[in-house]
Amino acid sequence: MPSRQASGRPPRAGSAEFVADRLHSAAIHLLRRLRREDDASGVSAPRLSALSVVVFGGPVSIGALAAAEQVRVPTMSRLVATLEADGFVRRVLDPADKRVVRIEPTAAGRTLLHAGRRRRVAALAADIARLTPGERRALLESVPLLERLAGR
Amino acid sequence: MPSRQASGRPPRAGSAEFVADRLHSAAIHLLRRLRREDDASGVSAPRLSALSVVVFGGPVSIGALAAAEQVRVPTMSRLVATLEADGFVRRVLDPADKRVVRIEPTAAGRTLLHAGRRRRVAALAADIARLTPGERRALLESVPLLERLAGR
DNA sequence: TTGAAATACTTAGCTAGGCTAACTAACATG
DNA sequence: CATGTTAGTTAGCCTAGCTAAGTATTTCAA
Repeated sequence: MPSRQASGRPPRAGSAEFVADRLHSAAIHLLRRLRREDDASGVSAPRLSALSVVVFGGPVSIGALAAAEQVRVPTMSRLVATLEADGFVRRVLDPADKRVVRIEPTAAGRTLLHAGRRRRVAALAADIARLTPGERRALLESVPLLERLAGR
Repeated sequence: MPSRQASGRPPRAGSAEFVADRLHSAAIHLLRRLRREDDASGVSAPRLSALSVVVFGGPVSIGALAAAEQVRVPTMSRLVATLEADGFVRRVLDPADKRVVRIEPTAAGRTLLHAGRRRRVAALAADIARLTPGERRALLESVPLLERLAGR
């Protein structure tokens, strides 16, 4: 919402600050919207996102997973614990270094990811499909930029 | 993370699904990054976002604020309570209808918003400033689309 | 004109998902 | 081999979502 102008010193319309501000706002609202879809489908964004790394990134340690997801190790440790409790991933002790735990997806995990992702982004995808081709192209172009800005 | 390809049926590169999926992922990571800036500056995203509505949108009811921020009324009621406790907003009973509470910013609230926003998006803005003009233009073009997709 | 329904908000209580601090186990090394 | 380092876990806290239930006010219809 901070698309309205401030008193004080409103950032100029094309400035990096202006873009940053609106981007920030848009990201907040986009995710709040997506969370509602999540809740309906039963898999939250953090869980799905972590599961995605496990499925596509092969067996991976807790630390690496935390780094990939930009959260602290204890946060990821607990997230993995819930995924394991629900049967979506498996903990395997690394034989070479018994401190490290390698996280692998189970069959149920793969299924959940593939099915769940479709469901989760379905509403968003439908809206995107409703954009004009030009708008869709503009959006597509911006995605790698967003990923870079997010620090990936 | 879900920029990698899946087995199963990977969405085609230009499809609405593909865009939706990556957008979702980018939004998650962008916000996690921003949250870290938040923490440093002491004002969380939800608080700052709500405060922004109050500052720019004039005195506003809890219900309207909740709608603007796409959260439920009790969630906003509590958020406002913390903002009030910290002296950033003021509750004023609507004289015409004593059920409704009008939320106004205090001077401290305005100051916090203007100063805090700069701080919060500063790192992001710096990165954006580092983009090429073409990239920045592409990003700017995408922002209204993101806002529409977020349901504003 | 009054009592039932609707509205605006608050309170209580739950959950997920962040964090730090403090612990354990395993490894590496001087 | 004792000491420090590294990987994870556990405990405990916080914010910010939610629903359900309660209060106060207003609206309106009989």
